[in-house]
Amino acid sequence: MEFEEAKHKFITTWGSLGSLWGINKAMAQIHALLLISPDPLSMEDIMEELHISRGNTSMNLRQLIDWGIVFKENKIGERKEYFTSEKDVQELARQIAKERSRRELQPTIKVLKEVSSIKTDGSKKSKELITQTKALHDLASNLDTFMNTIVNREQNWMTKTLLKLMK
Amino acid sequence: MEFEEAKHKFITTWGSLGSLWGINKAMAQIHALLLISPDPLSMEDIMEELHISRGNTSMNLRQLIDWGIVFKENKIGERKEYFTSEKDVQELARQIAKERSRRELQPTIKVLKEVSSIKTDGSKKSKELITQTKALHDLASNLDTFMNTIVNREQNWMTKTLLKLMK
DNA sequence: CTAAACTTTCAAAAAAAATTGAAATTTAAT
DNA sequence: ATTAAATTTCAATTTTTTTTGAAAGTTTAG
Repeated sequence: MEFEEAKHKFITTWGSLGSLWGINKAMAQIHALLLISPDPLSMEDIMEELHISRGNTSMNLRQLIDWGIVFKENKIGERKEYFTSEKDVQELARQIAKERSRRELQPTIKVLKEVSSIKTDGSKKSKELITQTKALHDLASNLDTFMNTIVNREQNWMTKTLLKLMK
Repeated sequence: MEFEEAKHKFITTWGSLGSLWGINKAMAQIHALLLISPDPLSMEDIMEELHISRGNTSMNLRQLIDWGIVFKENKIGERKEYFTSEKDVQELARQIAKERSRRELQPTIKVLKEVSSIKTDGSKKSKELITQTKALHDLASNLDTFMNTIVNREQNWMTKTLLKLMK
């Protein structure tokens, strides 16, 4: 496999992985492209490389910036904006963990808390609802705390810990 | 909040969480419903409760069974099939971790391996591609091993470990 | 201030995914 | 072997999501 083919394969794989995770294809592909670009890219560059429209590029770049994994850059003497991605994959993983906790896990935990806190009417059904949502609440809370722990530790802690656990 | 409202809230929350994770709404809602039902439900029960069609119910039940988190049950003297979900949330989490590893992580790791193994033509671009995909490969491999470790440990190991890590 | 370069917005179009429902198939009882 | 109950399949439809592209908006240079 030579360079162009490998690049294409990486971008499309990352793109379809993205859609499996609730991130749209264009967003994932833009991210993949920036991740392997040694230099910052302009909107034009991205549109051309991925064959997507200006509007699409603009919107998805904004989302990537919101996620905290893509950054704007300005070249001196140039009006155009350039974009780079977070290149350190550890930092990337932390950032994604942090955002997913905030956007998904925490709201879910809140609902589980509410639902599991109803008072039972004594029926089998309501007992089961309470038991199960309480168990999910505990699991989700543990996971969330775990993810936040990872996020706030120093660089490399994650890899070291994972490796230790796997022995 | 009383029972019916809580139940509804739980089912719809679980449903939209599902779609955020690449699992369709109906599938996630069926799972939620079974998770809190003290007794097995028939296809009719599910259709009625969630207002979805027979075909939809049938297809999504099959997928849940493929994931290993819903089971068929037969009541003696009855022709109809009944369904239950895995009730132990720890076991549920393991099963989901196992399937996601198999369906998503492992194929991705394979591609990352291929892509990061091309030989460089010496250009900055190809060096960057190799560096970054290799780093992702390592990260994904660690994560995969970690998930498989969890899956193969005894009951409760996961919670204990997570708690220990968070101290 | 004006014009050119560039970016954002958003209604409309296209594409993708989920859902329906009825026909086909399977299953099991008589 | 026939029938009836139940389940599965899948083409057609509906719904949701993504993408486009042109108009509106912004920014900077002269």
